[in-house]
Amino acid sequence: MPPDVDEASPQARIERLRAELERHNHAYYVLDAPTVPDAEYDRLFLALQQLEAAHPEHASPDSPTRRVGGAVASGFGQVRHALPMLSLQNAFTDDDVRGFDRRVREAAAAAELDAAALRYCAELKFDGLAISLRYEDGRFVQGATRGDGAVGEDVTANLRTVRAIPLRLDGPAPRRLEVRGEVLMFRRDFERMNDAQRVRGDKPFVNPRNAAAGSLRQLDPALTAQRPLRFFAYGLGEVSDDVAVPGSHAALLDWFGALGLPVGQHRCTVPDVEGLLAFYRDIGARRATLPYDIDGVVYKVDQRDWHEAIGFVARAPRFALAHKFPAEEALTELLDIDVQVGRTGVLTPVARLRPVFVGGVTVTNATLHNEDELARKDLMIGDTVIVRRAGDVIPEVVRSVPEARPADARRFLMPAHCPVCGSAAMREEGEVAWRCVGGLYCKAQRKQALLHFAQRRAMDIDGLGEKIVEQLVERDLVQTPADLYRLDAAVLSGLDRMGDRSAANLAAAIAASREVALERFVFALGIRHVGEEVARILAAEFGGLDETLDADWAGLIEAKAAAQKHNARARPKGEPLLPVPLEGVGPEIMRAIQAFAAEPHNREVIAGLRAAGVEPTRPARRSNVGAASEGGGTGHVSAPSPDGVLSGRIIVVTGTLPGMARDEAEALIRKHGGSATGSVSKRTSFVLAGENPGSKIAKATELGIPVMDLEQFLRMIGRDGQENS
DNA sequence: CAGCCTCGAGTTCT
DNA sequence: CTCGAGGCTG
Repeated sequence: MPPDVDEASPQARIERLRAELERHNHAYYVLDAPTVPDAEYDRLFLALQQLEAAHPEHASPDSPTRRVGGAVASGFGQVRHALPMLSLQNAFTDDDVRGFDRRVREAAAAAELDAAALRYCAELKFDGLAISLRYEDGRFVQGATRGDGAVGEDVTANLRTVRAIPLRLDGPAPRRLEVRGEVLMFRRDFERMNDAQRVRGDKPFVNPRNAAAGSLRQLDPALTAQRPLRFFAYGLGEVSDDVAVPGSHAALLDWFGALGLPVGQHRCTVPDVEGLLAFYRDIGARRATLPYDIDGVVYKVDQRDWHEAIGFVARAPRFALAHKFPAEEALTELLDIDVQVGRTGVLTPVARLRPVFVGGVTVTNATLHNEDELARKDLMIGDTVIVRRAGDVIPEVVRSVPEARPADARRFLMPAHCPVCGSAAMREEGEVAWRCVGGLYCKAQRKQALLHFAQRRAMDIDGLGEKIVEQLVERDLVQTPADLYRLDAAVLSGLDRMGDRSAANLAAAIAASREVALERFVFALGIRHVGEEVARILAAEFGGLDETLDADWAGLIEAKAAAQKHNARARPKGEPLLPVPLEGVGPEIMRAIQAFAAEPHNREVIAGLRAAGVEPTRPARRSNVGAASEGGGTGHVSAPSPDGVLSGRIIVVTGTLPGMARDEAEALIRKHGGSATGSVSKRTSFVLAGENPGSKIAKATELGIPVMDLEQFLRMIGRDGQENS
């Protein structure tokens, strides 16, 4: 008998060790019930590693040892999701949820489904990162982040190291299966990891969510392997039809569990909206006792075969809803109130807070808007205040806690003088804002004016940011926008944090901005009340800079008032309506332009810009009646291209459009004769929604205004992602 | 004059 | 995103 006869072959021992380690993984990460001490696990792991090293012919990509990470990726490839990863509609109030229930029932009834049989499955909304996992013949082959919903990043190598993700599925698995779920970190694991980070002198992460996101995006999978990531499955992507998939969402989750995928334990199936709200309240009360962070709960119509019929609103399914918990609030101390000076000289009080962790980030500043707001909130320096992250991002001081007010709390008074230049501060009758009267003498205003001039939607000078402007103004290198064009790379490279390369780039960007469309230039001037829209109206009306500034503004103000008065009163029949000049531009705005044009300093700046070679180009399409507008040039209202598909339509863009900037979309709307506005109202024709749309979707649904996604929109204007129409 | 509808301006943190 | 304020309508 050969000596190794009762000892299994290396291959068999490798297989046995792999199976045993996976079993322990499963027990620990999926069932949350460890079966062996950590030391024992490590011993088995080491044994397997040694065996595999000695017998490389038995290596396998789905061995547990591979979870420590393979080759370093040079970047992440892109993965197009076979089915898009959708975002959910958000709800914050009980009424939002009732509205959701009503719409679901209406849609179900419209699809001739028995609405009485409707059931909902409610589960947790994990606060982590959405990912998609592809399994082929039960083996994990690819994992990707959500990305923009259509295309994500390939993080397969990193996900292989996540032990809660089975590399092989149990039982009969479909040939192809895409599982959607969330990668996250448990709070206790997060704390432990952060302690270790601190010991090593590395920067700790701010919260479990950021830690999970950062870990998943490590280029070196070996680093990811050291991070205690978890995973929960909650949804289905593409699946081949060789295995029957359960017909209800609850059963789908059970099936995932049977395949060895971790699923959330807190869930229930209920028949009506009251059941959903009860679940929400129950979970809300137990939120702090859960081992991980959640930001709400999710409701889905349990009948999966109804989903298609109930349909979608834009990119969001109508059969599912994310019911979020209210913004987290925290107490902190109001250390001081500073005053910032804006471009127009407005003095804005800003709260300096004792750094406080709220809603996932550390908040140190918050705007207090204005004097009245301060008074309403009854704030005193030294007060304990309640801070909230409103609308998901912007921190807000909700109110003070007067009973905790210390004896030495100080009341804050708006300063009588500008904190930057010392000029007088004034509050105009009927306005809330205090303003520094220093104008461009004030360095703060000068800096802001330059930043405004350079911004993307104005002159689009890339690289001229806050840090650079700060230095240019402080060193008196630049007084007015015209001075920018006298800078050269040699001067620029003398600035802090400015190498030769960036200096050359900036110089080139400044030079390139000499050619600019008239409306951008008018906007860049920063005339009070003249934003992008008004600048566009002026450019279309006057066609040139001189025509705009030299127009007879006093006459226009009068003419407009007279025309409006004439048109408003009952006219004898037959008497025609008088044309109203400059629709959307009233007396206040006209006076502001008049004042700007009359100021010699402004004329000098413009002359300087021209001398430097800045010459705004006239609007390209200024209809073919050009010769008709001589002199003052009134009466001609720029008509949207009448043949445009969107002619006469008012469109609101919200959310992040996949693969298109918001500006681009708005330009596209205008190009096709529509107008793009910022708020949803009765007059809105439709809402173009992208990912993570805000409150505007809710408003649109409430008003019964159609919502469409980018694809539908592009099809509408006859551009299926291709150039030209 | 009141009640919309828009636009302009300011703002936080990663 | 939100608020303030200008423009327009009834």
